[in-house]
Amino acid sequence: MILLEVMSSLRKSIEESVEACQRFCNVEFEIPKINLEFPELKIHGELSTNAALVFSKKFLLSPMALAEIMLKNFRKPEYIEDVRVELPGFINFFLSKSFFKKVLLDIDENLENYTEKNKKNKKILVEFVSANPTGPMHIGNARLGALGDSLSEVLKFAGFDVYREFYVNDAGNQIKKFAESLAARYVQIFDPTAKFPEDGYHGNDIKELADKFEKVHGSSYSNCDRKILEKAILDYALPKNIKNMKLNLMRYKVRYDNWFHESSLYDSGEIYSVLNKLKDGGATYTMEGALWFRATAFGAQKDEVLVRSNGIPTYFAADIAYHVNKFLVRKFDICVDFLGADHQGHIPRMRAAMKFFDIDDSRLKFIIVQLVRIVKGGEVVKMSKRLGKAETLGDFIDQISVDCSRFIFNMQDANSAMDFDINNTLKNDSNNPSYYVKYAYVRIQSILKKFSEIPDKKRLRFELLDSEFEHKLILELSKFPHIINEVAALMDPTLLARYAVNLSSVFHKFYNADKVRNESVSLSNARHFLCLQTAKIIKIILKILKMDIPKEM
RNA sequence: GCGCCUGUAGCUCAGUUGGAUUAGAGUAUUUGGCUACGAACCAAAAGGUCGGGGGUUCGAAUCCCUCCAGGCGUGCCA
Repeated sequence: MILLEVMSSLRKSIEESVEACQRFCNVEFEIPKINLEFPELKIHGELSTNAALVFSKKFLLSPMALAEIMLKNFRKPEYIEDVRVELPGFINFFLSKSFFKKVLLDIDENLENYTEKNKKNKKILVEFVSANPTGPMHIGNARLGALGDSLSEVLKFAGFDVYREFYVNDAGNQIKKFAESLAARYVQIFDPTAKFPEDGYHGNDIKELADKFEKVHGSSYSNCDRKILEKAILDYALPKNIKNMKLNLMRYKVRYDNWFHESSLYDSGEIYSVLNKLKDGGATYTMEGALWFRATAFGAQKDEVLVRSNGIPTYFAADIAYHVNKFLVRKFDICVDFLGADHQGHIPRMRAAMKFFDIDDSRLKFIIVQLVRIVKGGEVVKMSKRLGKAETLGDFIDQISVDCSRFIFNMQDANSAMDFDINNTLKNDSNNPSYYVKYAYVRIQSILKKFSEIPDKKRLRFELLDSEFEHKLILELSKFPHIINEVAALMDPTLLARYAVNLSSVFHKFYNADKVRNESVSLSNARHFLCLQTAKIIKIILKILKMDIPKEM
């Protein structure tokens, strides 16, 4: 869309003028990507570059002197009306009136087919939440869910072929422990003195599952072989837990294209073939009965166990197979893994493993999501291993508005720990930024209702939209595709939610300053059209962020 | 000890990858604006040694060093 076109032609023009300076001054260096910014102040134009400040040293010139020379060699691209050099060496660009007109027409005509027109022909797999099915999910999963789901939606909108996946850890050690814990609780129903494994899962949910199992099967398993009991109770409990996770995630508006089972890597033998490739490639060694991966040979700080001395492969081994499956079997171009901060140690070893398989580092993105602390009335709610009622995802969803909490999570950078005050931030009132955005939308809707017909855009006098806030609003609207690109480039969905708040703010200011329905018919029509396009952008953002689109509030 | 992350207004957080006389929002506090297209909004005041100290340069909240405080890792857990 138009802003992106202007930005790219502007970058090209700037580059050419730097090249001209290079020839003139007989200086050679490779020109990096030209940095374009959106200045705060109107007197600095709508776009600006610090290129002269950045390159001045290479020319042995002052930034101002270089900027002046660049200006002399500058070819103005379309839609740029004026170029000015400003202290200490910025070059500022002023957009033409035709640009502002073009922005509105662009949204009107091209927003609906944005995705089709921007098809990227690239497959991206986004894996997020992937909580252990051995117990209920917690609040941190809500943050992972909100961020992962929103990023996926943005990428999809941007034209990528996006595939959402939940990795179900239904194999290996922790499932063994899960089964043992369940069996022990079941046996305790009949013999309260029976032992419970030291390292088992002590949570109340295990007891509840065992009780339910007893309700169905009575004592029929109480005297059988322990292994048979473990298998039976696991087969009963695991699907229940997984179903429960699906249910809660669905309530949180998170849906997956696929639930990938770790166990399938064992069934298909992929995990063993991956282990063999690592062995054959000389990337492993045996020590104290365990099979180790030489992660240090591939850039990691320490080596890692792949197969324990008891013969059971580690989670890490299965995860290597899983990633090999993503990249080499299903041929995804890019894989994004959302990880809780407590899994950060996983990154270097996974990168090391991918290096062994010759998978380019840039194709695997990790997004670390820092922990969430729940605060209630100023006090931190402790997160213990024995999950109390208020700490599970299900109970969290009971207490809050899904839209609000998703929006809050989408506003805050993944990489900073956050305090979540259930009492204050999640009320359905003006304290919540999601209402600010929704309100802007509702306000527009009620304005639109006052007009009996949609203005004929061929006869609109766009040049009338020339007030401070009309200007700002159109400029803000023009940035939407740029924001989408930024989210995709930085894999940071928070940019979109913050943009939504900014855009709403500019709209509210415009609303207060300029009356849409006024004495002048041409001006009213032009502003009507501006409102229509603003509503379109807000609506599509609400859709992308999976928020309800309100008619009234 | 080592590794990753964090420290910005009373509180919750931004800060465009080193830029624009005065470091920004929201919230809380004080104040002004509905006989108006919806006041769930707008406007204004007040609020800061950007954790402390060094350094790098035309220029630092941003980069480097060091110290302080907190979170998370550092398992043949996941």
